[in-house]
Amino acid sequence: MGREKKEASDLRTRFIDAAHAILREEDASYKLELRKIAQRAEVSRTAPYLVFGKEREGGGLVALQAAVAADGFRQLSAVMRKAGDGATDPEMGLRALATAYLAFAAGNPRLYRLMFGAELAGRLDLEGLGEERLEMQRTVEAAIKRCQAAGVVKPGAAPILALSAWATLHGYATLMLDEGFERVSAGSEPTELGKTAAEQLLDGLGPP
Amino acid sequence: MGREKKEASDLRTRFIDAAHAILREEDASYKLELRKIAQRAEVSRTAPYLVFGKEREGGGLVALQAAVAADGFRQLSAVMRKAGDGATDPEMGLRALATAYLAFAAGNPRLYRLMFGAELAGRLDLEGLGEERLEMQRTVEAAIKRCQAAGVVKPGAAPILALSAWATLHGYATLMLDEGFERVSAGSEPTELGKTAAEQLLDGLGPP
DNA sequence: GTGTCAAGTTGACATTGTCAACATACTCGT
DNA sequence: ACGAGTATGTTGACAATGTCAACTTGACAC
Repeated sequence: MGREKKEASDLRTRFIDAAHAILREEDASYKLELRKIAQRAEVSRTAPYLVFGKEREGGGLVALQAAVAADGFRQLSAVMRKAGDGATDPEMGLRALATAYLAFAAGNPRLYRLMFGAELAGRLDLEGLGEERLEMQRTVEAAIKRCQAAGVVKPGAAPILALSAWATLHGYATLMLDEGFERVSAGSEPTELGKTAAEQLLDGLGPP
Repeated sequence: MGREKKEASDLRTRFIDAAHAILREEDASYKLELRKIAQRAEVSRTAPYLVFGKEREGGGLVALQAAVAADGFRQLSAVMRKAGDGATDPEMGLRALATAYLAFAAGNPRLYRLMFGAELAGRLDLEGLGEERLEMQRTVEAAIKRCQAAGVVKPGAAPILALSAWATLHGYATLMLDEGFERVSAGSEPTELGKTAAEQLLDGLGPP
């Protein structure tokens, strides 16, 4: 029956929002399914192909997943930046950033897994995924640089140090998601875990 | 036609070996498929259910994947231990362990992703997966303890420090797998990357 | 009005995980 | 030796899913 009122939002954002909503439902399967997303977006099952192209052209479900993951990195960058900006000095900024990172992973476990999952391995070229991911790294890098300027982080190539910091954070996040908070931080809340990670992070980066 | 000669190896190891073989083929899909595994093991498609049980009882494909992942952790523990034992002093042992970890991830990318993938999230109870994973952590812990005894790693709760070390290694491995060596280590080989990671690791753990 | 294009839907198909029903070989009591 | 029972599979069938070609419908230019 052709067009219906799809109102203000265009299809693309509808799909991404629908996917996010599904990822937020805890009972759902760990898998992101094309048909479920389409249903949630109130369109027919194959509508995503109109937006993301056919699979044989690099589109299809994988492209949709990549778009969702890219949006996830965008969100993550945003919360990190926001947390860092709220801090009074660079060191606290880096701590806040670390906490925000882990809180994001803890608060959006399925999205976080998608962002680093096997489905998107080697597909950093899709839907701006690589760019958004790089942007996130740059956010970390900026915080590191501020700390270097303040003398609380050792000098050296900031991109490399940012990579290290990110690796530590990702490691903690993975552990947390796989085993639960309890076994990772020796007890208590995500905030506590964030502090532990930040401690570890600054221990590794701090000047002698 | 009932039985045929399945020779010395029993079904379970056949399935696991078949899965490993498939994971090693680079052209294959990132997904581990039940039917392909069965075909490779030269049995009918549903044979895995005999070994791993039905899905509604916690078995099925997920259990098979868990068994493969558990075997992966076992292999990883082995190579780490072997690398550590070959070293002359504790610090070199820890370095060798780090290098071995990253080499394993680089050499078995699809297996490594399975070991930490979303399919097995929250299924640490299956097929000894949790135990093998814990055993791997203990391997790291032992190396840390030796370093503490030698005074090259700061004192403190070894399990926590081992967790930190593991987090760093996993972060590096993930980065490496997702983006390729080049962008992670500023050039050259996996061995080089291992050294960088070990450096970072010891910087973070070393005594003041 | 009529032709043209864009946007979206339906039909159809191959693949996959899953399980119940069926078949075949081994084993053991007698 | 032999038949009942059990282990060890295999086929048949089904529902879901990703995918794409063919079809349908609405808007707009001329």
